[in-house]
Amino acid sequence: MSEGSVSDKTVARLSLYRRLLSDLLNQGIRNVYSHQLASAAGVTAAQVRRDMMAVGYSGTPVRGYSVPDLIESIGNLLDSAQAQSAALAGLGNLGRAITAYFAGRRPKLAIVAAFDNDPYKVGRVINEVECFHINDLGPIVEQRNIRVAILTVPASEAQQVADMLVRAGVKGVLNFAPVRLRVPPDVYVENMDMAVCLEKVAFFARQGRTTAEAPS
Amino acid sequence: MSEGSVSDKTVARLSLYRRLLSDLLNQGIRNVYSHQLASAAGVTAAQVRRDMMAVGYSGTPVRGYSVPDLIESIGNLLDSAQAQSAALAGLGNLGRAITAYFAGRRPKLAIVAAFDNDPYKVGRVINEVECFHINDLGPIVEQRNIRVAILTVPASEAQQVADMLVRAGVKGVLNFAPVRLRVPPDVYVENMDMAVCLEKVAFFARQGRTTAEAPS
DNA sequence: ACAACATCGTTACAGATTTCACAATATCGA
DNA sequence: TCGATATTGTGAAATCTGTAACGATGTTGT
Repeated sequence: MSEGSVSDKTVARLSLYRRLLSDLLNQGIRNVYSHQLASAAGVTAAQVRRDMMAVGYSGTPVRGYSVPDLIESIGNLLDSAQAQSAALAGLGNLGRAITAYFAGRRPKLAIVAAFDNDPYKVGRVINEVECFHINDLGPIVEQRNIRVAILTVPASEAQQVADMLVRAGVKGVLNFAPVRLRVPPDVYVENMDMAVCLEKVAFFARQGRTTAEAPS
Repeated sequence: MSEGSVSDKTVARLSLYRRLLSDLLNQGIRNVYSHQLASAAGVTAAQVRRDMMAVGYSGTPVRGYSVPDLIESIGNLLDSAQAQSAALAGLGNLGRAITAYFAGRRPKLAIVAAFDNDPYKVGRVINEVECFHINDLGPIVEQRNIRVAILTVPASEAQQVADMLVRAGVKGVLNFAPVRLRVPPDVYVENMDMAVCLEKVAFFARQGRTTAEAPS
């Protein structure tokens, strides 16, 4: 809580740190140094310590950070107090891959409803997610107070579905369609643009540009 | 060609501009102003003009940029002279979604081979892409001079497959596995981390942070 | 008890990226 | 032909982001 101004990049790195810390915890490791976490995340130790300032968690010299405590502190910043629910629109291959990906992962942020226009999918449960007809999107999203959505519909329908989501109260969209969505200024959109990313990779592979970069 | 130092972000935006310009061309529009392209891309006009400096293409006052000429100029920078080929490892839902996504899109950068360990898929052609067994990855990637790869295997196998790709000469990887790959410094890795991105969206949706941001 | 040491938190710095502002200029209409 | 005008290209300022450096501090071994 508190800080209203945590940067984009910092939030992304914190999310990554948390996942890495969970892995460490599963291995029974209960303490970690900034340089270890940094090396696992592909950033510098100074970066990790700087990010910790945003979290407000302090480690101790010599002993480093307590893994479980740090996981909890990052959770206090990243997670909402009550669980957040997400909707997914578009159950093609990509949509199904994503529901499988997130099934049972984070209880605080789960996909609870999926929408498609294929009547064959409606009424089924795919990867633990109920599937509804896209026409029922508005009422269901409103009823369940869903504020986060994942958009995996074809490009030609993306704007239209985004409009439905926004009208139903969604405030954040993870957009996989290769389209720039027009949304009101209070809606946050994150574009996962595979075509752009692949061209980036191809370009830098050719150039021999070294090293990768921050998450997202 | 020429410029060895075009930034990450600029390359991503140029790729986006090119796609938007192609859409404009399909609509029969042959001239565009920086502020129009900017608004379509979700950036400022100054940003567009600055990116054009990297491309080396000049528009003309009053008339703006010629859409076809600009597409060609961006292509001169982003595309390699000869076509580049890409490989895809992991034909689960995500892998199939991606092959469908790129099928027949950019002749200069096509997925020409896919790999999986499921014998049922081997020998088939999925979305115009030949499918091979993962054990044959090395020889085939080498033979076909493939330098770009898309990694859509489960997290537990990602590092191992990445090692195979690198050993076969791959210099750029688009990684969808929620794992930080260890690769030699001359290999470029771009991470598409869905879990991180979704948490980012959930966080900023809650915060009411305004506006979206650059591609990738 | 205490000295040696490796690590943390933080401030100051450096570099990268974006925005601003304005001179230069090509086109259009009279 | 020539003035009016909207746009471009680019140097300079501002902002954002990451890095380095260093005093403070908790732990360990003697």
